[in-house]
Amino acid sequence: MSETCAVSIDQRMRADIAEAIFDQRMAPGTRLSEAGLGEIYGVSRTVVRKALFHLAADKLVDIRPNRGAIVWQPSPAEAHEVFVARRVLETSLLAEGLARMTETDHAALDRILAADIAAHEAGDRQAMIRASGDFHRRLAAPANNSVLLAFLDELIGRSSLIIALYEARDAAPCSHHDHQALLAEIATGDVARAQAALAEHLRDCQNRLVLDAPSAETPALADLLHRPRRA
Amino acid sequence: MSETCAVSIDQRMRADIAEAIFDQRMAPGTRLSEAGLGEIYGVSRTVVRKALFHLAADKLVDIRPNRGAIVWQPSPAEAHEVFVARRVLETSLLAEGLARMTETDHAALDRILAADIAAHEAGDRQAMIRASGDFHRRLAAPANNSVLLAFLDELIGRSSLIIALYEARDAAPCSHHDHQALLAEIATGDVARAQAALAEHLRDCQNRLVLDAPSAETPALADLLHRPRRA
DNA sequence: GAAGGTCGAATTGTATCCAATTGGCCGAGC
DNA sequence: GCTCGGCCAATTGGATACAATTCGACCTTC
Repeated sequence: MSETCAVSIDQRMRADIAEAIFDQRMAPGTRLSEAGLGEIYGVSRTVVRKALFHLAADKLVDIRPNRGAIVWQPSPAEAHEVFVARRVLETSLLAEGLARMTETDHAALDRILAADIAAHEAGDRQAMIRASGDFHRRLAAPANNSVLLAFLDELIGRSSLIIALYEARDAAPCSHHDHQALLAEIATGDVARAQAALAEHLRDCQNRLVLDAPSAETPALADLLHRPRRA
Repeated sequence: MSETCAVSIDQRMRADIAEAIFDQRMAPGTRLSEAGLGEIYGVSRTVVRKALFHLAADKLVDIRPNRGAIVWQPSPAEAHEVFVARRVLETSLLAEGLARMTETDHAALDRILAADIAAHEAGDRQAMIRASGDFHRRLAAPANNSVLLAFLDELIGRSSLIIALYEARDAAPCSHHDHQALLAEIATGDVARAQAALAEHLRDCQNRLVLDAPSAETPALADLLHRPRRA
């Protein structure tokens, strides 16, 4: 009843939490107590747990047995791996899909780019992150493989979290200039050059991260691990 | 506390069900009733649901709202996509990892190959599927990216299900001769040739599937959907 | 004063209970 | 004879109740 749209309440919770994470309202490490969330949404812990479990499957939250769920805190090493994974996956998808691109694809990419630019001008960080994600998703769509696309989707979500954690607050999550240049390369139809441009863009995104700032405990741990046995 | 090993009961359930699927004891489409499984394992539906939800995240079971969980029935199109995804992912991982391979890696691959051959000789289908999965997993390990490795892991699981569904019962899931030849190519260190051999091997696996047998209901369903009812 | 242990509040894990949905069965009506 | 309609068993979805675990605070002890 209550005709709460077509989406179930747990889907709404998942979307809300994900959005809050991407928008930096929820910092990594934030505790997500079952009772608290249930209170907010007016549902029992059962459905909260379902939502949290789903978010955990997407690697956006970390469920620690008997110790509750927190927003995922990727280590610098994990952040690195995610971006390497994106480079590998996206360049492959681009190679698969480039030849198959139609006018519709180009138009869609142009449209997303325009939205990206608009978000930049408006300084709307959340819209920028969303537009950037959409751009990369759309770029991979012509490869026409929903399995790989789902993987990319997960990686984009994790990237958003990583960017929210490690990137300077005022920096742009993804340069739309890069996207623009990339579209130019794509228009030429040269696979190798387009791949190179995409890889370079992702490397830039990665390099913009500051992997030493985060919180208080990770650096200390890393220090210990980097110290070879000689104390 | 029942010292039930270190693994929780729901992990055991997941492993059992996955094994049963891969070993063709549970055919795709088999209903997995919550009460039934809870009875078998002596736990409440709560933990059964957790296990089923996890299996659904791995795409091994399909949870249909209000209608229960069944073993995933990939359509021919989905099966195709999974194998394309594997080709893309594994060749990329091989390119990333080939230069980094050590003696330990080669030894591990040889060991798995030996187990694979032994399983073939013994006619142990389950061991063959497991050995084949291990081989591909180990092949990807040197790339040293746990994110992509996790994706591959999921794809291997789904492949096992697909093979169980679509492959002739007496056929081998993966030719160990291919694996052997692939190792030879890898030993030369030629990335392009190793990639080609791997891609060819995966294409062979895919071609061995018979994608027309289990077509009892899908076409009929599609027909119905195209016809507005009540004329 | 510091270290260690114990107790207690808070939170998660599991079981059980009730409501809602599904799908089939049977009977009424055309 | 066939179809449409409403009941009924079975199963899932969600809420609540209870048990188990964690973590912090306080107290004791050296």
